[in-house]
Amino acid sequence: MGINLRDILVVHPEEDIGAWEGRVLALDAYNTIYQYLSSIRQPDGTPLMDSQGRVTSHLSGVLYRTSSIMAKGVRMVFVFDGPPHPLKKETLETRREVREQARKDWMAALEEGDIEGARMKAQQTSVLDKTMVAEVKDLLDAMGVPWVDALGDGEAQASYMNAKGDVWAVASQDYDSLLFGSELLVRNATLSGRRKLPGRGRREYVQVVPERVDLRENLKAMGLTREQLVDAAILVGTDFNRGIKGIGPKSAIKLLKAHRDLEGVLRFKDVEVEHADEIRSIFLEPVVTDDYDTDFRRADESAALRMLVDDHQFSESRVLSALKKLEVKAAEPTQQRSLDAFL
DNA sequence: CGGCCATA
DNA sequence: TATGGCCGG
Repeated sequence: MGINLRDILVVHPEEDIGAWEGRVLALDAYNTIYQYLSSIRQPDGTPLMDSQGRVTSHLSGVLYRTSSIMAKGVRMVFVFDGPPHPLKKETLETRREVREQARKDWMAALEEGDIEGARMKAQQTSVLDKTMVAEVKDLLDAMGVPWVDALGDGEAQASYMNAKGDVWAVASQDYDSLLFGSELLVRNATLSGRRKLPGRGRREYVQVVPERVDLRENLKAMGLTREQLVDAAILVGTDFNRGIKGIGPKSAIKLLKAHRDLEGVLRFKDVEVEHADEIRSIFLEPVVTDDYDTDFRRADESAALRMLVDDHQFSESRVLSALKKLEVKAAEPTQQRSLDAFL
């Protein structure tokens, strides 16, 4: 999933997401929904389902997480992926194969009575279909939360909105938004910071805190331009190419500094990368749209109840208390620029 | 994943 | 009030 820059970035941990009160985040919607589909499951890996056997984990995640984050005064705009770039085909095919194998392993683990193993495998089987995407958009409409359809990669669109100043940061678990030119990336934009560590029998917890990653700060620390960072990513491998064997993030940065650009490194190493210029343009000149707004509206309670309670057997009292959390914050206008100027 | 209840 | 464990759909 994207390039892993975890070890080389300057990261600012945050004690609580409430530190971002008043901010608007552009959320990588697919990234987020996949997280819900993989983690909101029973111990044996079965996802939440309604009486007709339709998966509801994605709806549960969007409703409860969005409302509790917004209760802390942090607002989110969901950005959905458009059609994938043709060069992403191989990555998508690999993910499909991993899912299929995981499904077999899940069934095998259940057969053996290995509950923990079953859950771990089940988490890798999540499929996000068109119906689920449409349902999430309907739910967001009912919640009064804005969403945007990207023309291509959602992270590219979110990064564009961030660079324009329409949102304070891009929220994603992936680092690709930095390549797309987002000024600020936030990770672990979650409330309770306690995650169960997948371990045999023993209960271990890790503290997961929200964190900020500033593009300019990191480029300065690395001594690279964004163009060079993109070239480094291409060396390591992106969703659009395989990368050079033996080159990780650290050596990629060293090589870029020593040889200035991708071409220089490739000459030095005497290797080739296919479609290099096209991949560069995916990151540096992505296809984006200005056809969006970031306005929050009042929640449509009856629409939400119809969808969640009538159609999918959610608990009415839980849905109502989640919607209540959206009330106050939704009415306040989005004034990202003036807030930034003020702070 | 967050909500919520049992427990102390 | 704080923590851990299970439930939700």
